[in-house]
Amino acid sequence: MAMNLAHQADIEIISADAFQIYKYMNIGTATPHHNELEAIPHHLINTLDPTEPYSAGKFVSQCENLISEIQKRGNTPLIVGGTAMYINSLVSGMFQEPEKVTQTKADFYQQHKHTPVDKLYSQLKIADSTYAEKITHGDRQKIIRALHICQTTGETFTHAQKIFHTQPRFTYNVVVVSNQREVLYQNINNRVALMFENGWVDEVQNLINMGYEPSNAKGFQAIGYTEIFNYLQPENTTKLQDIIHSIATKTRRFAKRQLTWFRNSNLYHTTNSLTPK
RNA sequence: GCCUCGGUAGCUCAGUCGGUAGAGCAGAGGACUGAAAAUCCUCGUGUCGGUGGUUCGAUUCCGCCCCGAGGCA
Repeated sequence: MAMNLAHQADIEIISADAFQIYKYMNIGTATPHHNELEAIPHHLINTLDPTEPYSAGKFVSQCENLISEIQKRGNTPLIVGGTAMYINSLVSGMFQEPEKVTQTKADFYQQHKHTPVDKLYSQLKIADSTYAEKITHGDRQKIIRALHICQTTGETFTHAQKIFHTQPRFTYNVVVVSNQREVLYQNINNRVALMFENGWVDEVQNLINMGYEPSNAKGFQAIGYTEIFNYLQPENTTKLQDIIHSIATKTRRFAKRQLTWFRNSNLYHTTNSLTPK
């Protein structure tokens, strides 16, 4: 759809995708084909090494810079992708993380890697009861982040979100292209099967040969890569067919989460079919 | 044709010493402020294969029938 639009106007595409940003991961992330990348200017695709961290904050600052450059060239930026949090942060603005938070993050997370969640959650209830109620008690990832913000800023996370919130630099017209649930799921099943036909296993083997693995490369958080990595280990006993099914299931669940996000946000114009089934 | 074992939620199965049933998976709904393709929360009614019988009451016991797997002829 974006390519069709791009052929009709002076458009440059910016990817709002958390994993197409990585090099060497094309098949499993459904990165556009190189013919497409050559035909129309694309940004934020295949630019990072799989070991490098990436985040909503980085996306927003890079994306905003790109938008203004593209506009200077007299072109129209078209931002395409399904990482809802990135789009949300871009369109609504986001919590501008203080420098000292960024610097101490890795240590803090490492330090609490094995602390029981319920203990962390109790601490959060004391540090920021509002946020503690907003999230769920087992959500280790969000709990640790909130605790870290509270500790380093001296503010509650709830309050910090308000005082460090940045406004978006541009205004956007956001469209969700959706499909009927059954059609969507069928498309996902077909797409996953096609990825395997196109050599996804070889792609992962190639990553392994280059020294990348789940423990050192963030790119392995993309659905399927860790499953295939495990499949390629000598001690593996799972059949490929089961791996394919499991990846399709994870992808369907991800798509369902996207729908939940879009459905309950007021940022989007929708084409159809976002209503609960 | 005879014998044995099965037929319970979309799937795989548990269970009811007779008082209309519950797990896992799949699925559904929700949350989300720098890991987000991440992370997390909630949700289980189905002619218990069909049909007669026994019983106050049958998915559970008995008869017959249908379907599946295996065995014997």
